[in-house]
Amino acid sequence: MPELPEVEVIRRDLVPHIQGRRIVEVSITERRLTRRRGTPAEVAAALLGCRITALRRRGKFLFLDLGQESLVVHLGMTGQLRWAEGRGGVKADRHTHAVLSFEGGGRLLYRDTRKFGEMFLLPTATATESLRIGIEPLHSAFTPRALQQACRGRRSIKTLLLDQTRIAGIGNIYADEALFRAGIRPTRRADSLRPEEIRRLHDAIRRVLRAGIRHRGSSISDYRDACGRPGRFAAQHRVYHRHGMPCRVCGATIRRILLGQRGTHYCPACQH
DNA sequence: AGTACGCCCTGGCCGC
DNA sequence: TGCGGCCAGGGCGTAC
Repeated sequence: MPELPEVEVIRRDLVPHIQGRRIVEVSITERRLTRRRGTPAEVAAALLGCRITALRRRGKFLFLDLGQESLVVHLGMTGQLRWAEGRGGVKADRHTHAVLSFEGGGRLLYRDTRKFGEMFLLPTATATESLRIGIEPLHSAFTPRALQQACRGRRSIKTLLLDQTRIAGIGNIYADEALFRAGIRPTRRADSLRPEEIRRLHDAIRRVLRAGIRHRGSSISDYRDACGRPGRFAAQHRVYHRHGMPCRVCGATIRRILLGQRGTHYCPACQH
């Protein structure tokens, strides 16, 4: 599933191909894709003839700035953005729900089997505020103190890390991996973490997200970069999808529980 | 206000 | 080999 590192890898992949280029043809074939705002026809008409001035990321959202408006893309669970050079190469299949063609050749394909992803237009100036996204964990403003302030409430720390209005971009994989690296059990109440644990978690979040980007993302099932290649970070996972297997640090058996309806993985010996 | 939970969707897997 | 049923999970709407 595309989380902050995966979206950032895709953003970086796409910049050299589409930044500064003009959209000359648009096809949006899935009504669900634009459900948050507008119809496929309206979004397609608005995109036609626009030049992409910048590609930005905020949490798991990708913004294609077009001047006054931005095309906001969220990949949901199984969304993929794929760059196709020229006319040939990558083919649209029954899960390809949008195709943007660019002046001078090249196409951007949006593909999403489970259709949890979204694509819609927002005014550029207020786009990020209107989405109510929490603090950006790789930004300098994300300090241990900022994490401590985000940790108010009685919920489990795992559930809190998944709350996009508190901290942006962390999903199920990086939440479990960060908590392992911090030595904290996912079931712990967020407001029970001691200052030392907050510091460790803050450090672990930043390290694991940066490592995810460096290894070009986690490909458990569907994730691919903009060139169609899987990421390599899953091989570095300590706990995610490793239940029943020995902990790489202590050898104890990794457990899997349900927390807030999400599969949650941890080492019973390393995490307290 | 903060928290909990059902729902959307489809490929893959399990058991018979 | 075939098929019904269940599961994963991000984020939103609704309920408490």
